[in-house]
Amino acid sequence: MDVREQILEEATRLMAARGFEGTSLQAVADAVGVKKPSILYHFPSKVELKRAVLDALLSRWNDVLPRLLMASALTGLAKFDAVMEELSQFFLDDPDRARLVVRELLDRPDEMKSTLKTQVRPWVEVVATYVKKGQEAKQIQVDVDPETYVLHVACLALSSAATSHAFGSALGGRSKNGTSQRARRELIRLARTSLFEPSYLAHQSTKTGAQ
Amino acid sequence: MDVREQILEEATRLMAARGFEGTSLQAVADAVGVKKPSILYHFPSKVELKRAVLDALLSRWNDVLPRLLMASALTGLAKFDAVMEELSQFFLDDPDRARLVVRELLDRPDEMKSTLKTQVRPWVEVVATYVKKGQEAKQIQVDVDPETYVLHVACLALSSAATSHAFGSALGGRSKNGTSQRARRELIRLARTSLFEPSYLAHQSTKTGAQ
DNA sequence: GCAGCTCCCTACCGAATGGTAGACATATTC
DNA sequence: GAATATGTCTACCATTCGGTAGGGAGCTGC
Repeated sequence: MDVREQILEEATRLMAARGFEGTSLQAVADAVGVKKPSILYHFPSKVELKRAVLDALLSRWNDVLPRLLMASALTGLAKFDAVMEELSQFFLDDPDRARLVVRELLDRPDEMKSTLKTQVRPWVEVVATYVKKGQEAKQIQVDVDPETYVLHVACLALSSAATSHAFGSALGGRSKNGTSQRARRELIRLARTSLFEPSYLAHQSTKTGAQ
Repeated sequence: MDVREQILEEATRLMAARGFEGTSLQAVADAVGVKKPSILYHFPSKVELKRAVLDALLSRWNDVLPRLLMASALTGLAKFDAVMEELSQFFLDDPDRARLVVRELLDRPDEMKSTLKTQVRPWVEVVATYVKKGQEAKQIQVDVDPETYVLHVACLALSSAATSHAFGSALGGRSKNGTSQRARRELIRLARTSLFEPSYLAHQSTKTGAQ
C-alpha cells in the first residue's frame, strides 16, 4: 500500500517510543519492510521526516479544533466539560501524540518556545479572559491564577497521557482501558473542582445532573 | 578538582537537555575538558554513566525524604502543604531532575514500570489511605479517586517543572524566577482545592491564616 | 518502440559512535 | 630506588550513522 504513509506511521511510533536521536532511519526502514534509501526518497532528510511526523500530528489536532470552537458556543460548566473532554481524549486516543509533544518540548525548548508563543498563547489568553470573567461573576474562585491554571491543566492532560503506560502500573492492577478512563475522569474532576466556586458547581450539577 | 564529579555533573546537564541517545561521550568529554577515554576510565560504559547520573538523582531525593517523614507528623492541611512544598521545590530547584525522570519514563517505560511498582506504589498507597480517611471524616471530597489523584498531582509537579523553560513563555513576559514561583503556587492551590472539602478548607484557613 | 517518469534497490561515502590497547607521567609504598 | 597504582593521554578498532550515486524494474504517453 502507500509506502510514504507507512513510513510516516512507523516513524511516528518509533520516535514517540525512542525519541528522535534514538530512532535510526534503518530502524524505520526495517519496521516498514523497505530499504533505507527508500525513506530518503520520500523524505529529503531525517529532520524533514520528523517535521512531517509533527505536521501530521498538528493536522489531526486541527480536526478537533472545530469541535472546540463549537463548544465555545456553550457556556459555563458545559463549555468547560466539552473542552476538557476534547483535550484529554485527543491525547488518550493515541498517547504517542503526547509523547511526541513532550519529547519535542524537552529536546528543542527554544524552538518550541516561539511556537508556543504564537500558536498556544492566544488560546491561553482567550481561556484566561473567560476565567477572569467567571471570577467577576463569582462563578470561578478568585485566587485562581488564570494563565498558570490553563497551562497546568494542559500540561497535566499532556503528560499524564504521555506517561500513562508507565505510571498506570503504580496503581492497583486494573485493566489498561479502565486505567485511562479513570485517569481522564480524575483529570477533569481535578480541573473542574480547582476552578469553579463550590456554590456554582453545586448549583450547576443539580441543574444538569451530577457526574 | 574531582574529575569524576565533574563528569557526573556535565553528563547530568547534557542528558537532561538532549537525552541519553542525543548525548555522546565526546560531548561530555568536551564539556568537562578531558578526553573521551578518561570518561570510560571512571565509568565502565555509557549506560553505566547514565545509571550513575540517575543514582545521584535518587540520592538527592533521599535528602528530602526525612523532611517528608517529619511532615507526616503534622496533620491535615499543614501536612498537605509541607509535602507539596517539598515535592514541587525538589523539581523546581533543578528542573534537570524532572527532565531526567520524564525522559526515563518515555525512553524505558517497562523498566520504570517495575521501579515504580516497588518504589512509588507504596507511597501512593500511604497517601491514598490518608485521603480515604479524610473522606470518611468529611474533610476530603468524596468523589476524589485517591490513587489517581496522587499520581496526577505528582505527574503535574514533575512535568510542569520539566517543561517550565518552554511553557513559561506561553504566559505573559514575567521574570524567570517569578514564573516558577507562580507555577508552584498555582500547583499547590490546584492540588489543595481539588482535594479538600471547601468547608474544611475555609475552617482551616481562618485558623492558620489564609494564603 | 521508446522516452520519460516513478519508485525502490545495491553499493558506497565520510563522519561519528561506543569502546579498547597500550604508552606515559605522576604519585605512593616498600 | 624499584615496584606498584592511579589517572590521563594518543592511536586505533568495528560498527553504525545520515546521506549519495546510480542502476533497473515497471508504468505511462506518444
